[in-house]
Amino acid sequence: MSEKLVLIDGHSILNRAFFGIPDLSNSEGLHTNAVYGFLNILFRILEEEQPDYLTVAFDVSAPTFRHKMYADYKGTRKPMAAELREQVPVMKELLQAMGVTIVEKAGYEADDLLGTIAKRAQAQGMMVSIVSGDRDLLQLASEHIKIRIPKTKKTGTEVEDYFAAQVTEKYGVTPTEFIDVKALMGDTSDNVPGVPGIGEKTAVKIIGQYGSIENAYAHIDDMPKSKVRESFRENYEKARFSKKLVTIETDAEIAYDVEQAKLGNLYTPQAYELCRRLEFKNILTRFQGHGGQTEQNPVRQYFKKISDAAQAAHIFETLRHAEQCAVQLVEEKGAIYGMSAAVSEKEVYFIQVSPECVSEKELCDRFAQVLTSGKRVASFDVKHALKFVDIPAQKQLFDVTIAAYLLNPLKSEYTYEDLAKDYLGQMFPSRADLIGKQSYAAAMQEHPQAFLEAVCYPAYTAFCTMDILTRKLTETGMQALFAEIEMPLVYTLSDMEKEGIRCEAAALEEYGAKLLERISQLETMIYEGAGETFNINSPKQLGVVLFEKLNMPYGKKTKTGYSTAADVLDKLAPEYPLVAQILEYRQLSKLKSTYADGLAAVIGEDGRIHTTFNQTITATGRLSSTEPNLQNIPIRMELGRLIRKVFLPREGCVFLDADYSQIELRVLAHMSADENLIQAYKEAQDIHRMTASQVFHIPFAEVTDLQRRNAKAVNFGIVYGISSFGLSQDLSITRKEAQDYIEQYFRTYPGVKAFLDRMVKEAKETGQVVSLYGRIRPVPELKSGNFMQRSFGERVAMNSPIQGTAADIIKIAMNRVHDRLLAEGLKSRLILQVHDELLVETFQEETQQVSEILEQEMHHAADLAVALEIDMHSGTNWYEAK
DNA sequence: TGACTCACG
DNA sequence: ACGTACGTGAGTCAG
Repeated sequence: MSEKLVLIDGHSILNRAFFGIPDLSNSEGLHTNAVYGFLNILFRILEEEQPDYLTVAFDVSAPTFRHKMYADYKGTRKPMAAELREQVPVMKELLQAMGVTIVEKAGYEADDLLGTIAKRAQAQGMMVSIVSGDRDLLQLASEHIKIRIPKTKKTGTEVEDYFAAQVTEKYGVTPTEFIDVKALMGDTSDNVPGVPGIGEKTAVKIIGQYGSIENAYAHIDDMPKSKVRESFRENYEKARFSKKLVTIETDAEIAYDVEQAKLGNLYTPQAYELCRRLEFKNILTRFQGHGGQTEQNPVRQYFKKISDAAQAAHIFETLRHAEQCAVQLVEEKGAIYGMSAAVSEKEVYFIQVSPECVSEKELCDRFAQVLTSGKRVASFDVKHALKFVDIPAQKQLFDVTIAAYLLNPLKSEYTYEDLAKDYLGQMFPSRADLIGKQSYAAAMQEHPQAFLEAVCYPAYTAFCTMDILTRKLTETGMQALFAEIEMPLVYTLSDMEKEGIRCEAAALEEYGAKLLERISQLETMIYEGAGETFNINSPKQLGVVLFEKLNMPYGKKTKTGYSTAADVLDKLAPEYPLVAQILEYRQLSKLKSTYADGLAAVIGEDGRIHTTFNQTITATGRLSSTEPNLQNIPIRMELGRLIRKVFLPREGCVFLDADYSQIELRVLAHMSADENLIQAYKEAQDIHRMTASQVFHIPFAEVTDLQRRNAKAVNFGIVYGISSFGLSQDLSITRKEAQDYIEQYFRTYPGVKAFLDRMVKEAKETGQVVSLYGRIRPVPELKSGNFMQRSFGERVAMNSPIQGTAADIIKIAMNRVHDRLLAEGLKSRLILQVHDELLVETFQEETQQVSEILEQEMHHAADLAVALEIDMHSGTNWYEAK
């Protein structure tokens, strides 16, 4: 078998990776996405090809001969983005560290070097693969030279392969002819002029027939008379010149010995060190599998497993005396395996539940003792641990997850390895790195050392980050938010989750059966109307039926086909009964699958549903609710709303439901300090009507319903970060009309306009906006070069302080309501929060007292320029209470 | 797994 | 000219 050489077009692949991979940077602030992407492509190619030799070619920064020719001809290429430029030397350094041969030479482009080396290697009887993102290289394809073009797709990288035959197949010309085709077409991005009026089709046709530009010109009079022919005649020299630009040199004068490019072990200690600095964790794990340097993190030497009772007693004693510590309950799916504890940076223990050491019961008691000891104790996800111990709120507990969330609410997770990277500058192996997908139970048996690390890193990280996080919270002005709102909320939420909400399974089933009956009817009718059976739940199939088979006018298109979203179908429904049926079908199947079936599946043995409130998910400071989501139970449509009848208070109780009246608009009035808006709230019950009156200059009593509706939409729009397009969509009016509304609104409430402008300005200057209680929302989108991203950033800057402040306020109210119910010895309990609404399961005899608590605590949660008002209802189920 | 759709504030 | 309202979570389809 012949030997194989892989050649890589360095800049081209780096460039592809840079644009194909979202922005990454290490803790030094160095951008790393292009290098990371390059490595992934490199490893993939090496695995596929198993080559004997490897070489990477780069352009040198000085203008090359061919560069210069077109630089003179027509300006220069765009300069490389700084974020990419800084990665080029890093890439080269890394390749050198891996022992990969790099070629570059002044006066030549990488293309020329690749072409030259490829031809030489081919002459020596080798197989060559050239990896590049640049299609110009297709001219080099032959039977022994394969051009590989990686494409970064949503599902990973795919590589297109071209030997000479595939070039001919795809482009209809041979690789050599491909040069002439390119020359005729021209390429604006590369400043290749080409012949005006000739595009890809014409170029292929001409070269397919005549073989080359020169031969075609020789037979130009045989060509049919046309504009194209005359353009060709006039621009022949341009075409010849273009050909020179496009032609890759294959006899560059370079000293290259393929033997020096012999592929050795890439996984060198130097490369490992560099990858560690770049913080490429996935890449580092490759080093282990390849006999490379697998230097273990030195921290692990401080981890110790405790497996007998005497030792355990000693550790508990140490914990008792420690000034501060970090503990972590080691639990999975309800089974408790032990706890890890850090008492200093060099003492981290895992105390295992076992007959020889401690029982589950004793361990939980000890764990609770540490939490209630009064000393500073750090831990990840305290709320989760509270599921296993029953302790009152602890002021001094420090949840590092929540601290990290406040410092950067945009992250998707706050694992120990994330925190170690962000706040300690250390790269720790993740749980998956250590024990893969194994359960704790399995890992404990099969990989005890890896298991020990997996359970000790969290305690270690919590211990080491707590002071740093505390300092940062103080520096960013979020200490009070953390200590007085978020940490107390941990206990409030924990109690709410434990309490749950009663849900009647039988009633739910009945509701589902009723839906199913109608769904079946609709299904039959839809198949009949469509003239075929198909999957109505598939937007793709539905789109084909509606817009191709039945030729309905389609409104929007999505990336993958026709949009069948409700707003599109709504427009068609009056004319086509079939569409109306589909809309109803959609609505009902949503109710059935998500609510009827979905909720039934999560009713606990106690007949109650226990949601999880996530405190570290949203970018704005709101909560979210999962498994199930109890914050999106239907209410807007009557049929959906009926489902609330299956949520019942326990025996002897009623529901008391209180919600803030337009809290975000009131927050806006306060934060903007707009006198007219504040005045409007003081004077009128109905703020939307008042807005209409002021904005449209109409006496309050004469505002029509339509005007009120429009004003309401504008009020919403303002809170969302208004855009005329968005408003026009919402109201089905033109952009111009929407623009007029907005301008009139801003004339009426100039303080609001000034406030929104100020938020955007502040965000641009500081990179973030801040809520009334100091909650930070970074807005990195404002730095984007993309118009759409930037516009999004502006809307976020306008919305987040408002939504965030509203979130702060209701969190304050929740804590106070929760605490007062306990303090006053009541049995009633706060059980749900839905952003601006609180639901209390209220014992009948406590109704009066609880309603006063809700009223007072929600009302006084914040002292704003505009009073916070609430609406409260009681009922024997959630339907009635809203 | 991502795209689409739709439920809520 | 670009193509959007802000913030979520869940079910379904299709590759």
